[in-house]
Amino acid sequence: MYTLSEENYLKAIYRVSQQKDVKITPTAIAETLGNNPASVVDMIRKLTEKQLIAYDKKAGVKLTPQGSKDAILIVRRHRLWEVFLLEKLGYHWDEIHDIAEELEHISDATLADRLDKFLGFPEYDPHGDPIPKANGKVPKSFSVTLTDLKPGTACRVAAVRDTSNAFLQYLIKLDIGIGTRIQLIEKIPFDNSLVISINGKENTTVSQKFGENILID
Amino acid sequence: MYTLSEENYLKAIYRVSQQKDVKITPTAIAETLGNNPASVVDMIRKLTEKQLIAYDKKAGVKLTPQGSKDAILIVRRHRLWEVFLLEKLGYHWDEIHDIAEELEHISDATLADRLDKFLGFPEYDPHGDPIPKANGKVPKSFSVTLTDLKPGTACRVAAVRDTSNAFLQYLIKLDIGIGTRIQLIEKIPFDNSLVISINGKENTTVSQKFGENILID
DNA sequence: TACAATAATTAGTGGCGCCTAATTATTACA
DNA sequence: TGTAATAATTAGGCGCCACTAATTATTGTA
Ligand SMILES: [Mn+2]
Ligand SMILES: [Mn+2]
Ligand SMILES: [Mn+2]
Ligand SMILES: [Mn+2]
Repeated sequence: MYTLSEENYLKAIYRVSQQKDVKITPTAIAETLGNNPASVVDMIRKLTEKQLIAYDKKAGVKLTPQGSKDAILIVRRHRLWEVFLLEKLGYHWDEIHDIAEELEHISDATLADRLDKFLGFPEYDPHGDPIPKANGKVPKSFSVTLTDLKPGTACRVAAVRDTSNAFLQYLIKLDIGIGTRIQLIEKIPFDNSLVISINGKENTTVSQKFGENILID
Repeated sequence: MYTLSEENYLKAIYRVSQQKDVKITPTAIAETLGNNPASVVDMIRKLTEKQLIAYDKKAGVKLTPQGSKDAILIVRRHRLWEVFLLEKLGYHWDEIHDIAEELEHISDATLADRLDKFLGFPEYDPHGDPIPKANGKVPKSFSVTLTDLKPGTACRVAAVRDTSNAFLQYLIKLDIGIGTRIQLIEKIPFDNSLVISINGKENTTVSQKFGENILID
């Protein structure tokens, strides 16, 4: 199959391509992976030779059908393992990403499908990201954020956009998780801060940046 | 922590050291890993510098206390994952080794212990090999083989020495697994073949080599 | 003990995947 | 449009971990 690096690049390219209207440049890939752009250019050459991506200076990097298929399977494995770590081993949602980052590379023809079955065919991972199905179909992902909400209305937290430890730990502190109900009380015009009520409790104020990273249902 | 290769060498050295009275030479390690002895010499230098092994031409390679501790933890992870793959994901015992060979390298401070708990603190892996405890203690392993049995007596299969697919698949065909009861009917003096009865069923003849790879209780 | 077989070691090489530094191409905007 | 900033690429190098081929050390046996 592929090397560890090839897989990480494929997945990074897939992730960048999910952000709408973003041209996938060597620099963007480098930032996602924390690598030097020069290294990315090397790998672009390698993946192009393997027909997993196509690179055009104007259009940027694009996954080929094969590359897309393979990237989706890596994402599938990552998210399934995250569910396993959280639900079966009792990790918290700020601890699972790095471990899944390694587990996703275990290559065995039937492992992902067996794990999927064992977990009861979950549709979303602990961060609310859709888990691609064995056939490559990806459940719908969420795109409306807390900042899109009208004051006075309520919603359910469906996913988080930022999955950094800093953000996830803040959410734990605020007692917010997937499924938490949030009501937007008001928007502060000065800096777009949001006054919210979490699960019907007393009001809390959060920043605009915070709101943009909460995806709602 | 360690690189993938370092871990595989550590484990290989540990495994060779478990065979009684075997001097651990570069050649022996090379054979275990399927590597060239020249490569082994490189790694011996590296692991010696890291104080995980000590190498003396007369005495061969020896694990230091630190090296031994680390090797045992890798073995622990390997065997725990094997239990997981068999019991939770439904693999057969001839399919799990290669996957565990990769899973054992996932490094997370609490992963092995959580997995251990999830699996109910198993003492033996699906091949009957002892699973080291979190504190490094290793449950007793089995050493008496089917060839040691006196004709007319019976025993319980406790472990297999050879874990190659060829052997395991043969055992599946013979309907022999851990826990199977075997009675030794007779030993053929000509070539030490063994006539056995599996779970009280009709007699079967197996080779001396076969018998040496069945560890009994 | 001498010699042949075997084992261990050294020397040199190559792929992979990363880097820095230098160079070239592109883009933005004054 | 010219120039400065930014992006992409090339060139060269490095660490890791394998290898082969050549050499040296050890061993077993006649
Ligand atoms: Mn990864
Ligand atoms: Mn996730
Ligand atoms: Mn391994
Ligand atoms: Mn085993």
